[in-house]
Amino acid sequence: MASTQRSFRESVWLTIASIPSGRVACYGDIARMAGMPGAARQVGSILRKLPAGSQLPWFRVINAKGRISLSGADLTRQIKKLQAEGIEVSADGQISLKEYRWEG
DNA sequence: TGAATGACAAATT
DNA sequence: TAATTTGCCATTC
Repeated sequence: MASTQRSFRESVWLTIASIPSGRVACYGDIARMAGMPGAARQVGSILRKLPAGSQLPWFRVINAKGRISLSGADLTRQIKKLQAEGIEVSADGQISLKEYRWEG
């Protein structure tokens, strides 16, 4: 369907896939880059229902506070992935947006 | 088809 | 300053 165009969700995938390694972006920015400012929540929804086996770097997406919105095992998993790329992440999933935020 | 949901964000109290 | 409430809008049930 080509109405909301490539399903907004495809645009989100492409945008996230464009995030360079070692960088992060917040949901709001992803939504804006995907052409749908204000749809930050949808970015999260889309990632939540992300197809298994997807190679998408979902772990490079965090909230506007520079923090991981996930919790429990998923939180730990994401922290692990980010640290593997050289990003400093606190035990709570706090990241320095000033240093790692990708502005496109 | 319609109603509910949600990995957010910004404003207000 | 921190906590709470309201707004947003595509995706899912």
